[in-house]
Amino acid sequence: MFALVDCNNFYVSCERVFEPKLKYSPVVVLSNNDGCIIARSNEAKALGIKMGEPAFKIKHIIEKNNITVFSTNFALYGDFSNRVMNILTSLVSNIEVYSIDEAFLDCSIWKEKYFHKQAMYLCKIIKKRTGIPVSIGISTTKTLAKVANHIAKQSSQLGGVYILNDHIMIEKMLKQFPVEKVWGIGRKSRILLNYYGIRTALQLRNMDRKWVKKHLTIKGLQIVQELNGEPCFAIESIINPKKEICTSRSFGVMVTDLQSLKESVSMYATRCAEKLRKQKSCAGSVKVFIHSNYFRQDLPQYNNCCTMVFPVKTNDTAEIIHYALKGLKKIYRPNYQYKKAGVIISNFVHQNMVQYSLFDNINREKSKKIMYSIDKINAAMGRDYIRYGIQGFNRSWKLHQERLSPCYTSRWSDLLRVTTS
DNA sequence: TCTGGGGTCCTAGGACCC
DNA sequence: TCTGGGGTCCTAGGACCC
Repeated sequence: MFALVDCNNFYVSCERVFEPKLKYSPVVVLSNNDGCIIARSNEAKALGIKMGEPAFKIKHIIEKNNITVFSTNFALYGDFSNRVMNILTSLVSNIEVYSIDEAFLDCSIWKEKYFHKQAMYLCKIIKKRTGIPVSIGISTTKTLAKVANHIAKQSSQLGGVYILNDHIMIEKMLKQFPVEKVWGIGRKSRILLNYYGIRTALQLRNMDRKWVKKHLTIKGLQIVQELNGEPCFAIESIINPKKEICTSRSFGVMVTDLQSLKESVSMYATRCAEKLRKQKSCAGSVKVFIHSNYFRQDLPQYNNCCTMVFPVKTNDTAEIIHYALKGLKKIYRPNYQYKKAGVIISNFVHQNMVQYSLFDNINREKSKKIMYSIDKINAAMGRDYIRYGIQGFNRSWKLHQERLSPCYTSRWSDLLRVTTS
């Protein structure tokens, strides 16, 4: 049996912990650059605000309904996520942290008659210790646990928990469940399935498996099997190292000059290198990309990318910046208004498994020591306390964050003060 | 005026081998 | 006139997730 624990409207719930007066009022959280809606409270959903909608397009709805708007505050959400996951880890032996706000639990060791009680207890304790409301769905496969979780969220009478383990109930629920809400069925698959008259999860479950494999690949077949109660996906409790790391941002303003692009690309390369060292890997190549604003079809468009291969796999910030900038120089064209740039590193090996080169003239031992020192100093003093000059100090291109809440739980100066009179 | 960011997996097709 | 067969590896791009 699998349980899926999912935090309700997670980012909004994090903001509400420190603004309890917003508990019953509409709240949304925006993406980076204050661009799109990425989280909505139930009240905001009820007002018809869609996920991913550009904020400027619904400005009138926001103003009319007095909706509270927050810029994204990942320091806060990341910290709350850790708190929730730590509670689950302390209470359940086999857990897979699936995303920032979701975890799968192996609950096969629970006695079936206690499923409901155990799940209710988890909801209660997480709410009590963090202030975050969660929903739990339980079933025989991960895909069905996802369905159960959706059901748990839909009805407030369920108290946040729904167990789907009876054949008749499974059939009944899948019949009401739109096929596009099934885990792994996205936009394209929905269009295809709808074309063939398949609209519910039950119809998908009963499809001919050869047909599914042909049209929806092995992934689709696994979904069908999981809907039939045949587990294809296990709990993956070991955190695998990442296979690629990407840092990219849209600019707050349009950027034309090479210097600003250099600064931003260097900064993204620095972030990538930090994450890379954290997982003790070295990368084999770096890809840099830039593009103009494709929403502005009135302006000339340009987008391009370039991959540079390192002579020896590395996690040295300076070296990664060097090759990223080399790539940038190759693809940069003047007279375009750039909206976004990014850096992706890939082809990782463990840092102790790097194949050196006879013709390498970089002192790798020295570089390792420098990186170690920089990471240590920045961890103690704050990000970019030590930085490369090319990253710049001006950052005219940086993103908009006009409605950022304080980092209540991760910055000393932002701690709440309580006074008594 | 204004439109996010970071991942994984799968497949088709090209390049190459004998 | 007539142009094979079987395999591996790599990569770009698509689809999907949160």
